[in-house]
Amino acid sequence: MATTRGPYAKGVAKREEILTAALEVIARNGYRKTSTRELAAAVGLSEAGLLHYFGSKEKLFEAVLRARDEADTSRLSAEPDAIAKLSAIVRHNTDVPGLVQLYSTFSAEAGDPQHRAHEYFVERYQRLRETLAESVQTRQAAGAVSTAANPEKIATMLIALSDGLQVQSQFRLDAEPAEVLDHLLALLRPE
Amino acid sequence: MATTRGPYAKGVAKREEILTAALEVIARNGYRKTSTRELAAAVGLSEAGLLHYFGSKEKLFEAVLRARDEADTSRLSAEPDAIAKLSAIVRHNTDVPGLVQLYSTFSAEAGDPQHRAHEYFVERYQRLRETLAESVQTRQAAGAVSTAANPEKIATMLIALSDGLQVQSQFRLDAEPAEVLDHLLALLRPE
DNA sequence: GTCTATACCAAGATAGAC
DNA sequence: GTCTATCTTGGTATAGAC
Repeated sequence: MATTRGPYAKGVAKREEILTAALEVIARNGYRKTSTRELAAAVGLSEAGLLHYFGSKEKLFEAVLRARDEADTSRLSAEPDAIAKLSAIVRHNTDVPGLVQLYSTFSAEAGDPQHRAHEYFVERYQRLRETLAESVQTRQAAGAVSTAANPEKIATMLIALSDGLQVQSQFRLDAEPAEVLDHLLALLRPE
Repeated sequence: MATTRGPYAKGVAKREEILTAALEVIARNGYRKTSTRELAAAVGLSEAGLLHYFGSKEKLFEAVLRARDEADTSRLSAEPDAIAKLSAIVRHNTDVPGLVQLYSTFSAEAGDPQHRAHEYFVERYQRLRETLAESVQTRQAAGAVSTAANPEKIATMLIALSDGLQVQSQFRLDAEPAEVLDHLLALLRPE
């Protein structure tokens, strides 16, 4: 029975380096145009060396998305309101179109239950929906959102809207995604 | 200088056949899992033969999406209201997840201005935005939508919401996309 | 210092677009 | 058939637990 020893210090560092480099390269080149070859070259590894760490390109990209989630979370840890946090992330994403493209392409592909990252998105959406629904309720209690609104449906709506706006904004959209999001929030105020 | 003669009747028929077959195969297998090889086999052509008609895989998929747009339009030609039409399409799309996946994956990838289908989406979104904005104005005049709503922003919102909901609905979403869309429309009513 | 899982590479199998 | 991309196979070198 082979005992598992876990990654060496060197491996841990290399993983970090790969994720950081991948985030940059993808943010610049987008998803489809980023090959494992290019990624491997960017961190001074062979392709096989790169895949040793992540197993497959899809797993690597899933790890990149998780890393981005974590970066967003820690950057916005001071913001307790989930809706404000979502809005800030949407604003920030204007600067990293490649990552937005990775996210939207990957989420679309992962709709297939067979897809490696399917569960990642199931969990991510569920978690987001819960925290946003709470935020809606808090705002309702504070009188900032009409009580006619259904918190779960508004949460689902806010996520769909963010995702959809970010895709649409890549095609000569006049309005900024965050503006449209804010317009919805304004309209949800009790009259 | 060669005169352009255009496709022969046989070619036109074959094109139709390819699009119909591609629609079926994609609806079943999704986008990424559908290869030109498989598509060629499904219509009894070699790969080269298939590509003769559409030039590239991307062009073929763009043609599939245009064919779907046309099918939707003619199926719903009796419905004059763009918002009602959008809602009906969203409902209908529940039955064709593969196509929804093709659409969402393709639109995400086409965010890159270099992408072949970039212009297709630019035009599609623009057209949709215009007709939806008109529909919002009509509803405002009829008292069904609050005049506080900005027609262009609501139009953008409705599109983003439809797109985003359809992606999200592939991941164990409790609510139906059309329900959430209806909830928004209900909340947009003047109080 | 021994041992073996981890870190990595060269070459090639496989498959897809064209 | 050609080119390009992912991923496998089979290997060597090294980190680090004991």
